[in-house]
Order: sequence, then structure tokens, then C-alpha cells
Amino acid sequence: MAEPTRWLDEAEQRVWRQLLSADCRLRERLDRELRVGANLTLGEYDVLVHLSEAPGRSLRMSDLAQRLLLSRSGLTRRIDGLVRAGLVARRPCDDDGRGSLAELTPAGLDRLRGAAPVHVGGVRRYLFDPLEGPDGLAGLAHGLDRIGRALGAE
Amino acid sequence: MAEPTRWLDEAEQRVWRQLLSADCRLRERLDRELRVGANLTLGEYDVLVHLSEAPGRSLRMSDLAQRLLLSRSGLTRRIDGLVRAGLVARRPCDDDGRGSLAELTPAGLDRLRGAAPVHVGGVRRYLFDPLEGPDGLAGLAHGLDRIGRALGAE
DNA sequence: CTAAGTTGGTTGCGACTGCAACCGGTTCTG
DNA sequence: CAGAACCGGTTGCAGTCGCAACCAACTTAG
Repeated sequence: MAEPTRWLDEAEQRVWRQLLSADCRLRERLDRELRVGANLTLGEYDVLVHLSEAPGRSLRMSDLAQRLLLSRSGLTRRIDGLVRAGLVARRPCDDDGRGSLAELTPAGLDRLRGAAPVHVGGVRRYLFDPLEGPDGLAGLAHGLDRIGRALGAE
Repeated sequence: MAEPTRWLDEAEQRVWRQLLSADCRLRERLDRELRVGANLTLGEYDVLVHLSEAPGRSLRMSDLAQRLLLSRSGLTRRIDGLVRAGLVARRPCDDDGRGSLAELTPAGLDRLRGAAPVHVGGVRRYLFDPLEGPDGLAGLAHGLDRIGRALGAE
């Protein structure tokens, strides 16, 4: 085999670096806005969103960890913090003695309602407004979809 | 003011989540491949790349930190590791007694040459191959460019 | 029914990061 | 030519993360 390595041309290199940079700065910005506007981390916000969309406003820990692209231990600690803050509660799982459910509390739902406008505003401002245009969104969506499939494959 | 918050529609929500997910998994994958294939972190690789492209294969610490989107303290420690590994050397800055230069060593350049094919292969496999197609790259590039400008503005 | 294997969640540990404080060197100001 | 303000780099500290080890509960095989 020993393929001779097809290097990246100028344009590809620029796109690649822009992707890393844009994403990094985007996360940073949104996290900061969320912290000052709703006293929530982007990661914590993500937990609340996923729980709020789940039936019963609750999810198994492992399930939630997978959706958040987080290790199980990472989720354990993130939930610890949210429990301390009273935004999430742990419940034992009825049909599996090992399991825990993370459940959104009323306070958690309130906090989420306060945070959502801040977050959505940022996403609009930094992501979708700049993409405004005919091919922008569709092209990006298409590309991301195919990248996602490639990542999910092997 | 008190705008009524324009929520994200279904498609926008999907794009946004895919962007976060794709980028997260992409970084993870590339980092892992680089670790096993060249014994380098993605962050360390990034340092070597930037140094190798700089005149004199060296850069001021602050300058480098900015390019890497890293805090100064973060860079100090990343360079610490690379110095211990013999891939980078610190040199005092001639025209400014406070400054330090990070300089790529010959060993660092060798290591970079070994790592580059691994990294480029991954970027091709997970980013550009999936984007193959007429509008894919151009659309994504355009979008990223505008996002970058929006992030850089305020 | 019991023993082995598997799965869900937590904990110890080390790695990495940013912020704030700090120190020496530089530049501005009177 | 001082003294103040500033700047570049490093360090203490706290927060977050993944991996490996662990325990308890479920499942499967004999």
C-alpha cells in the first residue's frame, strides 16, 4: 500500500482551520453569554435541554451521556453539580435496580426557560445570521450530514 | 427592545446540533489517530505546525498563543511538555528582554514530518472526502468564512 | 439454583485548561 | 531620570474531562 499522502491544497487548509477556529470561538462565546445571562455552562444547558425533551423529563444516565458525547464519569459529575443546584434530581430506575434516572426539576425547567432565549439568540447571531443566503444553510447542512455519517461509520 | 426571541425551526436545530457533534467527534477521532500514529496530541501537533511555518521556525509565546486560540498559561504548559520531549526549545527574545521564543528543534521537525501524513489522512477521510461534491466545499467554506467574520467582529 | 459474565453508575487519578496574581522588563510621563 | 503604568511570561488554583478500577445488580450457562 504505502499511499503517497495527498496533501491539502491551500483552499482545503483554509477551510479546515476555519472550521476548528469557528467552532472553538463559537462555543466559547455561547458559553460566556450563557454564564452571564443565565448562570449556566453550555454543558449544563445541554443537559437541561435533553432532559426537557425526554418523556417524563427524565433519562437514564448512560443514555444521556451518549447523547451528550460525554463519558459516563463526566456525566456523573455534571449531574452532581446540577443536583446541588436543585435543577435536576436523581431517581432510581423502576425496571432496573442498577440504573439512575436524571430528572428535570421544576426549578430546572424554569432555569431552562430563562436560558433558552440567551442561547438561541447567540446561535442566531453567530451561526445562522452569517449563513443567511440561498445556498449557505443547505450546503452546510449537507456537508455536516455527510461528515456525521463518515464519523459514525467505522 | 425586548425582542420576542425567534426560535430555531426544526432544520436549524438539526444543523446546529450536527455542527457541535461533528466537530466534537472529528477532533476526538483525529486526536486519537495522532496519538497512536505519532505519539502527539492534536494540540501539540498544532504547535509544531505553526512553528514550522514561521520564519526562523520560531514564534513569540503570546503570538503563538493567539494563533492557537489558547490562553497564555495554557501555552506555557503545552510548551513545557514539548520542551521536555525535545521537540521545541525556548530562546530569549533578542529585542525584548521579557519575551521568549518557542523554536522548533530538528527532532521536532522530524516528528512533525512523521505526524503530518497521519493527520492529513484523517482530515481527508473525515472532512473532505465526505464533502466531495460540487457545492459541498464551496458552500461550507463560504459559510465558515462568514461565521468567522461574525465571531471576530464584536 | 448457582456461578460466571455483563452492564450501569461512581470514584481515584492524572491530564489539560482558564483566571487571577505575580515578577521582571519595557514604555510613558512629569 | 525617576515613578507609574503597561506588557510578556509563569505559577497557584479551581474546574472539567477521560480512563481504569470498582461495586452492585442483571443476565446467561451449566
